[in-house]
Amino acid sequence: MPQSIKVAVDAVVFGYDAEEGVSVLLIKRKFEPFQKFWALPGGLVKDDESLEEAVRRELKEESGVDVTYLEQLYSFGKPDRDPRNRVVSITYYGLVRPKDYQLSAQTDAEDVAWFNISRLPKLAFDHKQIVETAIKRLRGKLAYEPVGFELLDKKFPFSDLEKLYQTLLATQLDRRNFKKRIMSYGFLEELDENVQRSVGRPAALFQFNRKKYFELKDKGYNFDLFL
Amino acid sequence: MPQSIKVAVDAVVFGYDAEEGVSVLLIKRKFEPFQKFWALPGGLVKDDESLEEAVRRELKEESGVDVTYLEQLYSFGKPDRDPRNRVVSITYYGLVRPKDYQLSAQTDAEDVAWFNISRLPKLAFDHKQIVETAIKRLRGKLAYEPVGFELLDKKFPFSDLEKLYQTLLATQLDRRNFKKRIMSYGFLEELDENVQRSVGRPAALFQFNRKKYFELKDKGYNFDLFL
DNA sequence: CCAAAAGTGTTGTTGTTACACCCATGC
DNA sequence: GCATGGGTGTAACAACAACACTTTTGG
Repeated sequence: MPQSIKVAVDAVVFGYDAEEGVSVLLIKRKFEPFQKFWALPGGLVKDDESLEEAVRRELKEESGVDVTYLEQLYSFGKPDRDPRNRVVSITYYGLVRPKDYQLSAQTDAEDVAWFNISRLPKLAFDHKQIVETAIKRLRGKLAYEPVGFELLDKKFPFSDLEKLYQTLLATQLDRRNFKKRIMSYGFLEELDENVQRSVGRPAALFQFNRKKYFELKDKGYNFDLFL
Repeated sequence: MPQSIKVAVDAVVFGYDAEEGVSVLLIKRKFEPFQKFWALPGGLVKDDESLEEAVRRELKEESGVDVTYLEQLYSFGKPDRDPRNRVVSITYYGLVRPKDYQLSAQTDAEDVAWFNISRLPKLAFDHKQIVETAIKRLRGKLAYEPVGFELLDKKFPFSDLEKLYQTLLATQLDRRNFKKRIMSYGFLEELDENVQRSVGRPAALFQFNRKKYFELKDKGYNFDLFL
């Protein structure tokens, strides 16, 4: 008896916003099973595309999002995770700035939206588990790599980075110690520009220096951001 | 056009031995493609078994090894990784004590053997890449968790643990500092027994206290073994 | 002048590294 | 008695954590 397992990909795309915190991109399913449930963007892999191509295609099709940073997360394959037939899903997670995209639901998606990770709706299939796995991984990654690159604007006040870390790690940080540590790596540069959002003293803007970052990383430098 | 992708699992099983160092379990393929090439144990997933069940079954069938510690590694799915048809492989890695097993080649394996990771033969498919990924992961894991559990005998002299780390991390360790650190976690206990292997002063035996280890781990304790 | 957020150094404590000699055994 | 591997403590240094007041703006 030949094997009859389908191969799918699903994506957990994280977005960050200083006011909203961390959110995940979800689509509302147009068809059964789990019609009208929220679910992760994803779908079956085509015979001639790679796994990563498949995720990017599905993301674009269903939500209109083109993600730059994308990494494989885990593969889920319990025999009964899809009620129709057996589907093994290779999942990926990505990071974007929500403001960079205009969401647009298409193909099997009736709707698309960002959901704060602390206020997720009921999800289709085993997608809750997938999202939880992704959050754990994101936290882990954050601890030894400056994920802010992908989640913050090109130029941002230092307090944005601080808030991002505090939100993701669910902890308080000492502003001075945090800044000292981040600046000591040398991949973050201060600009001669200020910005003021609402009240208070205007803040200096910073930007990541990707070149320096990758130089350090390639040298095997360890960004120990355990805080 | 329906999807026609097969789902396989492959396992990178590591063994450690104080004299031999770190080795990987390989099988010699009985059939085409890559007939008589060495390859990772693995094969197609059956419709009604989970991915992990599939790996364990294939491992047992092809090599006679029953692995206790097993973790998902990565999924490989480039369209051309198998010359016959498209196969997505979900790979796992495991750790065992080679001496615990009597190898026995069966089903599609003509032979089974341990190969030192620095003297690997030419491998079938993209298995070289898979092994490299697994070695990287093992090194990473070693840095924050005491992998010795699975790779050393129940009771072992402290120098075995030291050698294991030095081998895997390819670095020299200061005996006193290493012991201080390991002992400070409290999951390793010294026994009232000595052993003498070849010449030299007899060594005290140690054993892992799994209970204490998992207690600490569950409390979110961080084993920072970066050395 | 008050509220709000940004900015800025120092000190005590803790953890990490470097380092060298004695011990128990077999041959 | 010598070769082999096992066992042990301390001191200098570096890293980290704790901590509070001043500055700039808008209203």
